[in-house]
Amino acid sequence: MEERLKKVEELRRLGVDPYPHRFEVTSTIGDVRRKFEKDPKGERVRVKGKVKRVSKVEGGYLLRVSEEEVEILVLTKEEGIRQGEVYTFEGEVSRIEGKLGLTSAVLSEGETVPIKELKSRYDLEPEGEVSLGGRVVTLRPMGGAVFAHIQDLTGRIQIYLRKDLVGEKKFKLFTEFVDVGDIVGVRGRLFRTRTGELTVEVEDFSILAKCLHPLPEKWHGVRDVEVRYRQRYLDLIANPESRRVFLLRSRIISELRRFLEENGFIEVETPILQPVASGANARPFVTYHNYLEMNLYLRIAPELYLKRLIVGGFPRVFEIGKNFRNEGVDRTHNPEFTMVEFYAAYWDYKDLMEFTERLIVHLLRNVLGTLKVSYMGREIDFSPPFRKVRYFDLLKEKTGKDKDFFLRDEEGLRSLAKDLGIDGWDRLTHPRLIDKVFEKVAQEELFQPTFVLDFPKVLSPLAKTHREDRDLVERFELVVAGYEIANAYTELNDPLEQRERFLQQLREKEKGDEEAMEMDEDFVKALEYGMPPTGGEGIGIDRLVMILAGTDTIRDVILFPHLRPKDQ
RNA sequence: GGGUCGGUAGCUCAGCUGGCAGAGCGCGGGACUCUUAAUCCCGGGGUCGCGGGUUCGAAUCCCGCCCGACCCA
Repeated sequence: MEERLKKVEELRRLGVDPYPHRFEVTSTIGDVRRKFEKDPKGERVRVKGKVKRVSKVEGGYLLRVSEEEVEILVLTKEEGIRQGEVYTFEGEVSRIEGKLGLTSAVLSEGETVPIKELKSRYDLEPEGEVSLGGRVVTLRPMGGAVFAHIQDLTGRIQIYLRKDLVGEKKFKLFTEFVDVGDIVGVRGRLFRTRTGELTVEVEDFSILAKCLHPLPEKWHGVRDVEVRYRQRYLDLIANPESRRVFLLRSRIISELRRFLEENGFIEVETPILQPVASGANARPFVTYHNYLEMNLYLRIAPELYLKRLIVGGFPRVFEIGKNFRNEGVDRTHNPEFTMVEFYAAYWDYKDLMEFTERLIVHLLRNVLGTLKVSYMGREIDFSPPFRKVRYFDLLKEKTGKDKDFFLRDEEGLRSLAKDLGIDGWDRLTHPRLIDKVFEKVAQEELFQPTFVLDFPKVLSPLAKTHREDRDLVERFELVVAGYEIANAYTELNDPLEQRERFLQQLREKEKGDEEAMEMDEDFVKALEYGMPPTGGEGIGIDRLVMILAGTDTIRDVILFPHLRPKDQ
């Protein structure tokens, strides 16, 4: 830090601004690479070469293999490969962090393709001048020349500075003042080095921002999860996996938005500060409005506002945004989380099931390009139709008890909950008990995408009574890998019944259910003006991203998750 | 809330039954105009999470607290 501050002062003395205002870039690094690097399509080939470096990586070894000075990367599980020896490998042509390589390679024998020829198939001969900005991530000074890599969000590219090309003065500026971590802009001609790497031969460069701290170690990145969450920027700089996850998240949300818009949904924004926190079973955060001299709540759900818009004549609406729930923080819960909620007039929950399948397929196809994803060592197959199972059929299968038992034998249920080891079996209200038992015995075991449908009415104060069974409502949850991904129902649009259901919730609250819903008179009034039959659904974005990104920690998919503040 | 594990150099980590605080990378100085985990020579670098205790002596043992991870409720 001190050394770097001294450099900043010295630069200023030399009349060089270490933090200039602007730099003209012609493209991103990723664009340049895509232009001259074709994507392999799963071809298997055999190559022979001298192993120049063996690096241990997750799941095997990464080798640098060279033949006539041209290099290729080889990812293999073979043990005992020694540096400096010649081997023949067979593997699938792929890109490893942008560079051409063979993956799942095995030792092999037989006819080989010269590495030079293989690379010429995929790595095109570059041409032209570029101007690029990026952060210096590696630095290899060699006397009269310097090799370095600069990185932006889209990738990494090598730059090459020669004293005789940039001139003595500029060269000195680079070698004496540029550190790993600095943001620089470079302009120059593209070429390939002897080993075949796409490189910018720098004709001119500028320091765009001095970095005052050393960067995390280049080989291991940032491992400490606390640093990764508290200083996410370091995580993003140092860990490509982290960049991948948040790019994936962004693409999921943008595809989601596109799909909804293509299907006639209008994006709206409803209040986050609400005088009544209702629409879900959760405890809210409370805040205070000075001018109005009243408490307001951070929304726990946008539902009741979105349905007011259906009343107002918007036939299809959606909102992507944060909800806030005042509950514990753990691997699957963050106090603020992102949901999409959408409502369609004249639909019921069956329409929603079909629509949900189409939506999920759209996301998977456009974001991952496949309907099968690997999660926690198992495969999830999103090919529709998803399995459908009725709520009480599932409970009966798991416990042997039927609907009447769960709905009418409170004491029997209580003792079942006790046997299952459910915390609070003696305190929970009857509806909560049903909910907990269901989560424990049924939900956790559903790994493949499954619609659980026809929920008990006592758990669903906003859903319309089932057309065939007065004990149930027309509601489903989509469960994947044990997580509730989506929750949807045919909306209750009878204002008298809605008021009665809210009153029932208030009675539950009196019995000690802190998460029971609040009465929202204003919403009931809206229903009194007439809401068409409507289907509505909420999808938890964070959990969906977790599954598609292959992580089981919500903090890995939220850029700035909440942690306890550290002292100091 | 309970249990287990962890917090040591900028980063990744080692440090046994208590005995001078260590390595790799990074950093500073030097050599090197196709290197890529560059290489070679030399050199600095620490509130061992915080507070207390035991001891001649504590990163190490004990107690409390803070932060985190995992498991359980």
